[in-house]
Amino acid sequence: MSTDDASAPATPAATATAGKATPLAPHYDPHAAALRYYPEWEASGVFRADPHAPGEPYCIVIPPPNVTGNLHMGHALNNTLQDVLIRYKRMDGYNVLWLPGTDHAGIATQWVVERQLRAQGIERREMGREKFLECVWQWKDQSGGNIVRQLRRLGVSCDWSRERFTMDEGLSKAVRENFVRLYEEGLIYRATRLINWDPVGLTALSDLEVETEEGVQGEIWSFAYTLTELAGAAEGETAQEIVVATTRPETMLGDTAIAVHPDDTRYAHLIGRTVRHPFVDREIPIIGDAILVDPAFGSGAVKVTPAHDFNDHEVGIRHNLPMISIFTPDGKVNANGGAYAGLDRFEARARVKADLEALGLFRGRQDHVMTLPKSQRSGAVVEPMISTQWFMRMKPLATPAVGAVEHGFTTFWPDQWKNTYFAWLKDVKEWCISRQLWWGHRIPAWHCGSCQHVTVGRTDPTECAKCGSTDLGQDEDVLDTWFSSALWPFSTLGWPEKTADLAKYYPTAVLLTGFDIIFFWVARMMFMGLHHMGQVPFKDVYIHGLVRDEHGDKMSKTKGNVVDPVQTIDRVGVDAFRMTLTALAGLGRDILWSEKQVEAWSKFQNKIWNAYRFLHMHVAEKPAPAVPGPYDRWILARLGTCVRNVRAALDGYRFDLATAEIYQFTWYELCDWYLEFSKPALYGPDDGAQGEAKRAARHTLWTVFHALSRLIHPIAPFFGEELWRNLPGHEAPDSGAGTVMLAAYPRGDDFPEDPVALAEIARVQDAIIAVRRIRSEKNLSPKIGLTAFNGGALTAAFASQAAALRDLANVVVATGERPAQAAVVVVAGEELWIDLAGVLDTSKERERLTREIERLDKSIQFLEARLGNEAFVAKAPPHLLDKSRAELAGEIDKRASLRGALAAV
RNA sequence: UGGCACGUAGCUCAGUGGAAGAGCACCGCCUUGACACGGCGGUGGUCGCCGGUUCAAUCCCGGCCGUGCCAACCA
Repeated sequence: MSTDDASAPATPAATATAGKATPLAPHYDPHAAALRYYPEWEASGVFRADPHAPGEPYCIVIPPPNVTGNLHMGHALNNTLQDVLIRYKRMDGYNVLWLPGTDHAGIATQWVVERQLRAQGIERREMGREKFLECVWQWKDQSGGNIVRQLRRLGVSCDWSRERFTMDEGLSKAVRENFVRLYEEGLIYRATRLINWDPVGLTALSDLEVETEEGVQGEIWSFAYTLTELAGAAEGETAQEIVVATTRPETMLGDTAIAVHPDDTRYAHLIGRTVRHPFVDREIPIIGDAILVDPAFGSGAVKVTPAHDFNDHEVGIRHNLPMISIFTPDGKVNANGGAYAGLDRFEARARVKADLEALGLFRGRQDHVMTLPKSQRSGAVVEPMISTQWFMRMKPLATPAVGAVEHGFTTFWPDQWKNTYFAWLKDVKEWCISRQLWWGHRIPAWHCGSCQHVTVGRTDPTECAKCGSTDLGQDEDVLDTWFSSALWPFSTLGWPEKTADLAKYYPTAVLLTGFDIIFFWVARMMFMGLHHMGQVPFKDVYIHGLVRDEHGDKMSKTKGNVVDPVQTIDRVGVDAFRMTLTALAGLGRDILWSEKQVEAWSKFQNKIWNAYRFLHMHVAEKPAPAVPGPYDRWILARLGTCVRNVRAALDGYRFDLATAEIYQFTWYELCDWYLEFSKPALYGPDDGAQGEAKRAARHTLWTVFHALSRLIHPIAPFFGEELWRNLPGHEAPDSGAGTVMLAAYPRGDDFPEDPVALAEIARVQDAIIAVRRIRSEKNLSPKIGLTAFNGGALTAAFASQAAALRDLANVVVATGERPAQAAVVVVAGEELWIDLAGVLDTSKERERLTREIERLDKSIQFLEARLGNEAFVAKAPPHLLDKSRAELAGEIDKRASLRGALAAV
């Protein structure tokens, strides 16, 4: 497959850049690079994994996007970070597999197709199951390629030859195997329970698919039940009624008890008596229940509707109450509701209230802010209903999943997310896994028409396992989408077959995902992986934040602040896009997407490109090594530090720090200093000592870019490849010809530390900065050459750096007397007298020196206080003590110099 | 109500038990031979508040205030 040509912008033809291409195009063209390199990578097989190849395995399975979805910023972030890791590890010699795929997304997808059909006036139930499924498959085939094409635009290096779909043949087999095994083990069972029901979607939901809408304006409505006359009424009893309150008056049609607290003196004597239901022919007992009832709340009496409320349901079980369902699946009152039968839930509420009022039973109302349970998909108010469904027993599965994280087999990044994971698993409810949908994995259970026995099997049965009847019908329901997702880390590798992939790549290295699906997905993969594979599915779980807009608001269509990743890539190029995402991806932080940041990273890309053009101006082929000078040694040592920091950052999932590190090194050390330092040599003569310096500079420059192109490639893949391919002498056999994807990621050891060079360069930098500062303060043009005199020590120190001082600060350092008009600075403990004859403003110079001396005064005061503190001297670590003493001495010397200068001005 | 985060320069965020950092923004100066998508110099912070531990706290501990998220919720 190729990249998404249709949505790629028209760009100038890719620059022909093979071999020595000097000069380079003035700007890097990310679109041309992407169009050229992605198909080439894919065709060449570099994305493909081989379980038989050597190398320690490093595997990531993609969080599968909805097959019919479109790429949003969350996907972009998630997949960019995965690709950064995958490319880094691949270059580092691991046997890498990044396994891509998509999810059938049961409810979501069925919902979309249903809506499309409804728009054409077709109801799915009229068209029938088979035909409807054809339509869904058609929609899947038609739109299912979008997300995968869009992922390619991101530059992801997935092994597309292993692409999976949750409803493909292999995964369906895994789903069935899982169901059958757990059924045989007694971990999956069928039962009649109170479950969450979506009266619009007409399906059961798991707890997780129910979302609560907060702050809904409602009311608490109170009414009275009249006591039934009974023999044995207490002497002198006055209470003829008992008042209850509810936010849902219509549920009183299903009331089967009134509960009071057994110790409540107001009511205790009523326990055992009954009230008369005003609308249906039923006497309702008054019961005592200390768990449900808080005597201090409201009237202290609670109506109990065991068939439509989870707390009441528990009461019903405790007291063996009748459980009367009063609703039809689509949320209307059923025959148990007597005169109200046929009314919608909300109509019934109004009617019940009116009728209670008419009977004089209304006892008051008050406003009440409440939370409403709503279906994640349909948005309908969820109705607890008693229903026969399939369930998974969670306790035996959850316990090992908790243990695995407690014992460190799996680590959460950041660590605190394990609390969320534990909290859910330790109090996990049974998982309702059946859905009354058509799109999904159909439950492999057959109901016998004659003996009602349920036959579950790996192959479709032809007769009842119990009575042998052939009157069998397959269960109508499908499985929760997350049932198949839970198997993803091993089903995609071939489970239940014992494949080479499974043996090599399970457990996977890391899972990257958002916190919103820790329950839905991460926890379930954990317990399923442990159950079937005996090992955790991933060693690390990296939880990233949400991508928000620049104000920190959630992106939403209604707010109109949604950023489209594909459009952004079209505009700025995928490399800058990815650099921005990774730079913003701090651990445990949401990402505030900002156009300013994109701009900054685009500029950075341009900055590197220009430095790269500079390389090409001076280097035409791979340079031979030469003896490095101080500048060369310095930048190579700095590069080593950069490499070590980038690696440490990536190893700790600090994508932000890795990206920033490359930025800082490239801009502030390579471009601001090294390139300038190297110019005198590069523009100088070819012979003698200067010739050697020139050759060394060429080699160093090349070496730095040789490393930089590899260093940046995981983050900015096409850019890194473009730099790599166009390195002068790229085609030379020993220069790492071919794709950067297979080049070795730079190692810190390649560029050892060099304290001598570091100190030497720091000194000349100090001098340059000091002179520039004076120049800026005195408003002296850079064109005015300055002379800085000193006692001789600095002249000697800077003997070999005269060219740098001249080019970077337009200053000559010379031995001589202090001029009458001079600005004094201290470099490396030595006074440097910058000759300002004719331009020195003495009063301003006095101000400057005074300011500087004041600063030193404070510093000295601080250090003296510290060193005068006996406790500090006694308890502080020796190195700090030495450092403080040295600093104090230095500052005092410096102050003496400046005081002398001030007196002389 | 409980849990988990977060609170550092105007904005977005790094950071460490030893005298506060970056990007963007802002203010000067500069068309120097990679780059004006640039260069040089600079302004800017009681590190939310109050206590405690320590020779030393922005960092560790406790409390409070504010913000966000998650989970439970009172009929």
